[in-house]
Amino acid sequence: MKFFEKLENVKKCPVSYVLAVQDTLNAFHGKWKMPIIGTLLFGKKRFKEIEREVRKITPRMLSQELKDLEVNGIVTRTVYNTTPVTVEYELTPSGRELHHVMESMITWGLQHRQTNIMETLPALNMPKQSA
Amino acid sequence: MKFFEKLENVKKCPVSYVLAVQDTLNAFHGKWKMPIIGTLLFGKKRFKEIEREVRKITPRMLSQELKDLEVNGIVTRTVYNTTPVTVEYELTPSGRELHHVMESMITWGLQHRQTNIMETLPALNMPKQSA
DNA sequence: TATACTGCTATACTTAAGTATATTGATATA
DNA sequence: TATATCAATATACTTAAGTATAGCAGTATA
Repeated sequence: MKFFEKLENVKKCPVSYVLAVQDTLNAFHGKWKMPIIGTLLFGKKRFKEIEREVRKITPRMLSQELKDLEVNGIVTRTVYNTTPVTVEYELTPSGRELHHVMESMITWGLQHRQTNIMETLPALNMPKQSA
Repeated sequence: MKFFEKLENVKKCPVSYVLAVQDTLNAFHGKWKMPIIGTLLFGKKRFKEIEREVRKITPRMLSQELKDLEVNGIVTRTVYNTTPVTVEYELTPSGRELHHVMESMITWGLQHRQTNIMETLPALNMPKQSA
């Protein structure tokens, strides 16, 4: 992915890249997909487990978002014929790959906080000059 | 960033990582921030230039989003005393660093499309077995 | 004088996203 | 019988996000 090394050449930005970014943003779209994917990165879970782990989510939103993630090939849904019924949600291989995106987000977020703290409160981060 | 190598250890997920991801999502939040940042990655631009390059955006949204990006330390705003007035918007160093996140999104998006095409239409991607 | 440019802001509106609360059916437990 | 579990769905509602349209001040050109 060397594209952004030659940013000045606008014409080299292919439509497929724009679509790719849109797909990725879509995967995280809204308030709840990131925490749902986040919790599923630790392993497959049942509906109620996710509901408990993703604080404050309503079953309506969880149901809706899981459906969305399923049709987008990020999550699989498996029903087991138990009583009461067991439904397991698991990230697809592609879904698991999202951790790379998350990592780049963590890296940028941490970096950005550092920078902004330094800009806002430089004194706190500068070594004190002795008199 | 070796954290996700030990995903099973939930306790090791620090709050700072969650905040970092939220900050990053916030940087891209909404319909317009990504295209605005995208166009500014190619160099600093004036208000009307951005308005022309980011198709269908209204001045209201552009103004609002630029303000948002400015207070979040992603864009700088410089006013030149010309007639008519010139206002230049430029990514901060931190803003420019977002291209790493974009690249990871491009990578995932392209990969994900590939995977989904292969799952939906496997025949198209399988070498034909000769009779 | 009329028009155009710049970088916006104001007002009113529509659409999308999210919340609150109740309910379902099949089964198990107290 | 009453209550609880699971995995949801239904309905009504609120809030957030985005759109449409018009207008401003200052200057410059036709």
